[in-house]
Amino acid sequence: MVELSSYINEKFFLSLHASKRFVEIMTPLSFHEGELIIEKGKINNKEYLLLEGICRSYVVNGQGADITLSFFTDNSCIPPNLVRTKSDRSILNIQALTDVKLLTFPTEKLMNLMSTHREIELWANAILQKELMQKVEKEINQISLHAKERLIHFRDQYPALENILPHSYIASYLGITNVSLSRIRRELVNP
Amino acid sequence: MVELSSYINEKFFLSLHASKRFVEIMTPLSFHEGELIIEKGKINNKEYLLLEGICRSYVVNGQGADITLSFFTDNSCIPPNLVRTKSDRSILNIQALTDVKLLTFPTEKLMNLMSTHREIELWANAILQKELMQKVEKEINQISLHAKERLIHFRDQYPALENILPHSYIASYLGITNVSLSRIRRELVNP
DNA sequence: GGTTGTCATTAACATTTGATAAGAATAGAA
DNA sequence: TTCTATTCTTATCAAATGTTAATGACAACC
Repeated sequence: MVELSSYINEKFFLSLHASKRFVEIMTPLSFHEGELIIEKGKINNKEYLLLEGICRSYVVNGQGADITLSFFTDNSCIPPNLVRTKSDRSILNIQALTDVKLLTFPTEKLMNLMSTHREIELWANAILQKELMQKVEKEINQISLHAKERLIHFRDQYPALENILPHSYIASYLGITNVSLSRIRRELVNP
Repeated sequence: MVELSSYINEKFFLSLHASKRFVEIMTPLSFHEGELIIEKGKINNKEYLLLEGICRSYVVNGQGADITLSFFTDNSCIPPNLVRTKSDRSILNIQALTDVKLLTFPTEKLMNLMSTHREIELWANAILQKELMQKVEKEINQISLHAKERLIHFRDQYPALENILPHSYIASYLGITNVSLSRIRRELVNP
């Protein structure tokens, strides 16, 4: 338990004191590659910290196409319950893309910690803001950059992913087809 | 004052009791067409309800192009401070596109109301969720629909705007050029 | 009424991206 | 290993969208 709190302290930018409060409410959780962590439409009232592995959020659109909205890597927070649920039900799927290790805790217990610990309140709000900033930034990129530039930006943001993940996930994240992705990759190698 | 609270009660889906609490902290505010309500980079710690008129949020991208992110119409909430600021500074511009009337109140006072009135807490969270849902929905549309379908969807969502606003705002919102928008408009009239 | 400026439309051409299908490459299973 | 299945790449052609520039529409102003 002592180890875990110092791990959280280090990786999630919380004081040791706050980290210990977190450890008291958390449960470890793991999934295998390909498994669904959160399923669209299902009740969910938990928060998640991703310790190891890679995940993605995705939805299935009207044409039945699977569209990746975000990727999540080591030592990051899965988006807060508040931003991925409506009436307590998930509005998207979150899937393990590798074997993953998580920590989970009830949203309600986080709320309690937030109301009693100013640091935790600020921390949680900062996560929410970061989430939103990323959405705004992606929206701007999607609107104002060409696919090639979006791929360059993606490589910047997630240097490891392109060589690990199925390209179909990356293509839908970038808003292009697999074929276009392949074409752009070639152009970037051999301009 | 009595009028205002019953107006809020009716238009913003709050109980009369909660509306009265709001009226106590609110200040009326108005802008003329074209004026900036919120300026990127400036300190902002207020919330806004839009009573009359139309606004948009926008940013200027790396190439100097003005990109509209969202439109806001009568009796809706400007996105919460939390989602449009970083370190208390606005991350985007909000502009009046017509003469507008607003109500404004300090974010801190909203926080106080949220912690003492469960109804207001739920109300504020619902607004945040709606904001996020719209972003997710727009992202999915942007990725998986063609420009023509996006325009149809836009007309559905904002029936009045196309005939009132400069098309450059609408085009950048849809992620296309003015010329493409004009082309698509013709195709929809004369298929 | 004419002038000016702004914005929308149209045209012509270039570029990007999509759709489809056919070949490599790769990893697993028999 | 060989076979199979999946995924990535490549090629070809079509469709969508961008770029640039010219034209048209319209309102504001003199």
